[in-house]
Amino acid sequence: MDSQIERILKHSELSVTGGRKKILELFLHNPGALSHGDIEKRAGEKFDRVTVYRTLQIFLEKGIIHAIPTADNSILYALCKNDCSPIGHHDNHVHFICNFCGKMICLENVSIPELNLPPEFNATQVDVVISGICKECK
Amino acid sequence: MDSQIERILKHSELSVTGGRKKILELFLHNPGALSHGDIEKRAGEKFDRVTVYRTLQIFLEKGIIHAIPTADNSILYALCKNDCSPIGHHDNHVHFICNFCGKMICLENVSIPELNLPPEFNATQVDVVISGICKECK
DNA sequence: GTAACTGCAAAATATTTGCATCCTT
DNA sequence: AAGGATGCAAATATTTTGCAGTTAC
Repeated sequence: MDSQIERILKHSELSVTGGRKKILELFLHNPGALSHGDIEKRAGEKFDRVTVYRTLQIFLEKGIIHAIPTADNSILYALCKNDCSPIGHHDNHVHFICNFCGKMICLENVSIPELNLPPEFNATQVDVVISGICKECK
Repeated sequence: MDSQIERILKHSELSVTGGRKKILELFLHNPGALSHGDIEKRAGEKFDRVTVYRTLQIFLEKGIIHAIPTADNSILYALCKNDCSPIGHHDNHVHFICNFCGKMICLENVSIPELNLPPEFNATQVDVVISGICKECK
């Protein structure tokens, strides 16, 4: 049941605790991305704001989740699908944010095209964030 | 001299005031983008935090500047080059952020390629932010 | 003169830190 | 038992709001 959750945590050399399991579960059960506020709300009254900060922080460092910058300046977090590592994220799909309902959707099947970067720049990460109206809100 | 500055402000139907001229001047004299903090620092001791917030806010609304979301969650602001409007921004170039020195550079000549969005999504804005190491920091 | 802009004070929010306690290993 | 994780309190930092005084048109 939660063996997947425990596996992820252990793989990142983190202790398996209630808070971490709960937050990780939220991510696993959510197709899109979550903000700090979402997590506090949906986790019930169970735990502290500070724990959420620290948990997100360490998940980021371990490469379990990644942060998605949005145009309206809220930060969203989403699970890394595969070979992210503490060294760097390789999250090569496009993120779509609906201006109306605020939902974030990972468009797994829209991949990021090659960009003609000048050779003097060394890219380690490419983020593509599209804003617009999703199909539900049209 | 500052006729360009005044022209921009008048074009957006804003009163020409000292603070607005100063902030706009900062943007015009800066190749990259500025954070809220940058602006407070570089503007001298002259004016209030609150004025900076409000000025950035109204510049955003009028389409004089646009906000660039960054992976580390600071917001940067940069001048809109041409036909941005209060309706929507059309900032079709790529932003590069150096992880080392923190500088933001607009890559005007790298344009954003067409993306194969599913038809049910309606994109109004596409942001591409690349993180990496710039040539000075290599 | 009027409407809009600014500065100041204060409120509301958000984030970080220290420390004592509790839980995982 | 030891080290790490959590909760609480408090310190900081950030953003928003109200209002009175000032400035642009």
